Order: sequence, then structure tokens, then C-alpha cells
Amino acid sequence: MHASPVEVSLQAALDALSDPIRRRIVRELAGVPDWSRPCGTFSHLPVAKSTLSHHFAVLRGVGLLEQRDEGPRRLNRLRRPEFDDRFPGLLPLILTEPEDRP
Amino acid sequence: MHASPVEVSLQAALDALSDPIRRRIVRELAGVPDWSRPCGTFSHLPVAKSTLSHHFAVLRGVGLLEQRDEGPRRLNRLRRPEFDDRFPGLLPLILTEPEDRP
DNA sequence: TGTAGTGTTCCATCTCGATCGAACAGTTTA
DNA sequence: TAAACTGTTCGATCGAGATGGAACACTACA
Repeated sequence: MHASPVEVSLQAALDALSDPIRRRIVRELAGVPDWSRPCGTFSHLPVAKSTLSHHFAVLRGVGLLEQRDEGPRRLNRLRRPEFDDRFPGLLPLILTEPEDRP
Repeated sequence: MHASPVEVSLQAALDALSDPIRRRIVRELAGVPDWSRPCGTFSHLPVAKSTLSHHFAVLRGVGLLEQRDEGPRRLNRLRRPEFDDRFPGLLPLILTEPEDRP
């Protein structure tokens, strides 16, 4: 887990980003400072807690996300520069995507 | 069918490009002049003829591909500038991807 | 201690899309 | 006309991944 974007294939990156829930996670993380949002603050997303945990694991697996333990919670950071370097242009497409409801 | 890239969602574009066979089609078309390759010249890809036809339909559906009848065959053109305009940076990622075998 | 909160793991279900073969439609040529 | 070629459509199968609930591990705090 916690792969570096450098070692990630385009296939894996596209698989990870083709899920709308994961793109919402990425967008929300892009809008806040690093290490400011634990996983629990994403409970408004319309999926179960275990499913959310799965999505975070996928994002970690492609190097889009970094997580750090702080007490009982797990803080998140978007590895934006690293990912931009590996897949230039891809993240901006996700971040400018209009939100879909709910 | 034959949607314009302008009216295509990022979701649809990512769905279309997350398939490795479709990315190979896109790459091969990018390497030849417009209208120079009929669908039949993709029979080296490791899928059945009907599956290939399905992939072409998906690529048409997201505006990546334009097809034109010429007698019994169907010539293809990559709608590169239109797609680049709608999803800047995405097509270059696909075109620079290393080929996977077979 | 124990209780609450956070996140993961396990397991089962289910949906969607890739796949293929066969039949079909259209075009060209014999 | 028939035969060959090109591509699509149809119906069915199959597998990968999203999903949710329950149990679990860990931390913090009463």
C-alpha cells in the first residue's frame, strides 16, 4: 500500500479515477489543506463505511492519496505534485469536473 | 451515435479509455492519416470481430472516433483536436502509454 | 476498567460491461 | 444471380469490481 505514482500504470490510474465516488474524494481533498481531513469526514458520501474504506485503499494504491495516523483517526493528503508529474493533465480534468448529485 | 466530444461527460470519457483494447485502437489511429484505416485492419487485436465492433461503437459514443462509409468498408478518423479541446491532456497520456502485449 | 469513536477486514451479493458465436445487412465482384 | 467480404446486431455467458453488514483492532476518554 501507499504506492508512489511513479510506479503506477496508466491502466491503474484510469481504473481508480473512473469511479465517481473516488473522484469526489479527490476533489474534496483538493479543496482543503494537507492532513486536514480524516476519513470520517466523508460520511456524507452515499456509500457505507466499509465501501468508503475500500475507495481510500484504491486511491492509496495508485499513489493519489497518502494517509497518516493521528490518534484514532487517519488524516489524508492528496499527492498532487507527484501525481501531476506522473500523469500531467489528468488531475486538473478531475478537479474541474462539475459535481454530480447526490 | 457519433457524439461530439463537447457533449460528453468526463465519466463517459474515462469509461471509454479505461479499456486497454480501446486505448490501443486510439493509439494505432493516431499513428496514421485520417480515413486511412478501415475497421478490418484491426483484426490483429486479441478479440472477436463482434467485440471489436462494440469497442468502435463506444469510441464513437464519446466522440473520439468518426467513421465514414466507403463501399463495403468503414474508414476511421481520430477526432483529436475536438477531443483535446474538451479534455486537454487526456489524449496525450493515452498516446504516450507504452504498449502492452499481446 | 469499560465505553465510545475511527477505520479496516471479511464475506456475500449484485450489477455492469467485456466477450463470443451466430445470424444478419450491405457492398463488391465473379 | 451467387459468392465473398465488411461490419453490425442479437443473445447468452462470464468475471471483475462496487456495495453493505458484521466482526474486528486500535485509540481516547470516562
